[in-house]
Amino acid sequence: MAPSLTGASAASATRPPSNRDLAYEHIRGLIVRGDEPPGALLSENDLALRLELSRTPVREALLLLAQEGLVDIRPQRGSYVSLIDPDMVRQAQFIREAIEVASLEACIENWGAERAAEVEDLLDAQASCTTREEFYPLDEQFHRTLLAIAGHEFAWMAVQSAKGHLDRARYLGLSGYRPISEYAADHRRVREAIAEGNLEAARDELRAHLRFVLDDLEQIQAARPELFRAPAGPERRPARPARRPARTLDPS
Amino acid sequence: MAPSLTGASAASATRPPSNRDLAYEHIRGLIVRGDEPPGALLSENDLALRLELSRTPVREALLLLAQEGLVDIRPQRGSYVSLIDPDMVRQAQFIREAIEVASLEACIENWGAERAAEVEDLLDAQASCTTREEFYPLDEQFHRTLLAIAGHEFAWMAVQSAKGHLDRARYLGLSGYRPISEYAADHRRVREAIAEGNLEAARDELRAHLRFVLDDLEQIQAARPELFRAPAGPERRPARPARRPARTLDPS
DNA sequence: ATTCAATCACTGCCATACCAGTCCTGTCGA
DNA sequence: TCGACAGGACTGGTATGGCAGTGATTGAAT
Repeated sequence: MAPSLTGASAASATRPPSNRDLAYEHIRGLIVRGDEPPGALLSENDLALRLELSRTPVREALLLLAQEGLVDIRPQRGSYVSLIDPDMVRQAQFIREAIEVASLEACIENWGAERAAEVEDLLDAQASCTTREEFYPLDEQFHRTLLAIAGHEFAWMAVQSAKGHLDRARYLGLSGYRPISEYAADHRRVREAIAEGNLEAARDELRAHLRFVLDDLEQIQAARPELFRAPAGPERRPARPARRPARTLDPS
Repeated sequence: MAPSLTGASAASATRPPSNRDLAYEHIRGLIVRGDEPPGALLSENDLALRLELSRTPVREALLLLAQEGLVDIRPQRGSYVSLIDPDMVRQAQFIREAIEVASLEACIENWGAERAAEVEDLLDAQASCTTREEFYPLDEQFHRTLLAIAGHEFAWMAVQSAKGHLDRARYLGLSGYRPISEYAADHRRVREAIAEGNLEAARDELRAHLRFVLDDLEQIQAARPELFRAPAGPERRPARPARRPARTLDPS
């Protein structure tokens, strides 16, 4: 969700966010939350009208999202919410697993009472979650906190960009396949293994936990194949409703 | 070096690269090769004149480079080649190591005669290198090939963005601390361990190899501290030569 | 000599106009 | 009835001008 991926957390004080940042946040939200599903057209002109900006900041936001892999810009044709690429999701999963598992060693070394309390609060909050919309941000924060404890907070940003596809798929699978209570239980087991200093166990637990997410993903793909990029088929034109939905140009 | 990080390798056929892509490639080359050292000013206007383009594609290229962390855009002040952040370099190193080491398992599984020959050619080419400028592209290709064999080619792109700082630092350290012949020898040992199916040995060799790069980096930082971001000190204005170096505006 | 405010050259940000490419659509001819 | 074709409504790509913020220079007042 950061405006710039590596740029030092952007709004470092008095400077208000630029229109480009606003457009970026807005559009990214639309995509990740699934308001604009994979394959949807994101017209520069249309977005500029809706956000009451000129095309320039919108265009630049789309460019950044394209670099993240969330938008597919086809010159002279249109910019589309990118279809979820199962292969890329698996890669993102692989990257995430590699980084998080590798950070466990340092995480155990740096484990202390203060950090433990922080994690404990997170786990408690997770236990009281009922919906996935509540749970996902906390899930994200849990994993991020583990990385921070390991001293690899920067790595989170690298994971995040690859994770775009993954998050999106998870939001789209809101119906839920594996109940969130089990994910929360996974987290607790990981924490215990870390607290005990049992590297092997922590690795196994974390790996299993992350793999379950991938299983969910396969179920989502089976249920809603139209959101995923076809493995080989050409599949032109992702079936938009119509070209001119409204000539009235009502901004809202 | 890819125009877009995740976008399907850009020039997929007939479409010529856009001016934005050209600007991106050009400027990125300037930065990574060290032609424009960390801290140097990259003016939109100046670059547009030199590249004989309008400011728009140049601006967009700078925006992408900023997201990669290679350029530091300070609104109303200027765009600068970002200083090398030692902490970020270490993170990049960690990410790279985590991913490459984790991919060794699949790499060993998929190892075959054809791939082996490809790697062998690379190793031979590396053995005949004398300069680092020759060696670095081959080094990159070696690591990338290993990932490809493991079926994790996508992960390379994720590594790449984090690797920007690292590459840059390596190019800046052209004088060389550890001779390239030893890096080539490292590669050969990694390949042998993989060919033997010895996962443990491959891991150890690769890890050691990657860590040596980091050692080099520390030497570079000690030798040229002005290229690195200070750990805490404010350090305004990275000591530019002058504000108006040439009013003649000679494009070349 | 020192202080401080006006000036000015420069920055990146944004708005706008125009361009060429793409694709739909409606028409005309076989 | 069907296919080729021309027109037009879109697309993103590019060029350009004006804006406000920033910081160094400058010159008058102290």
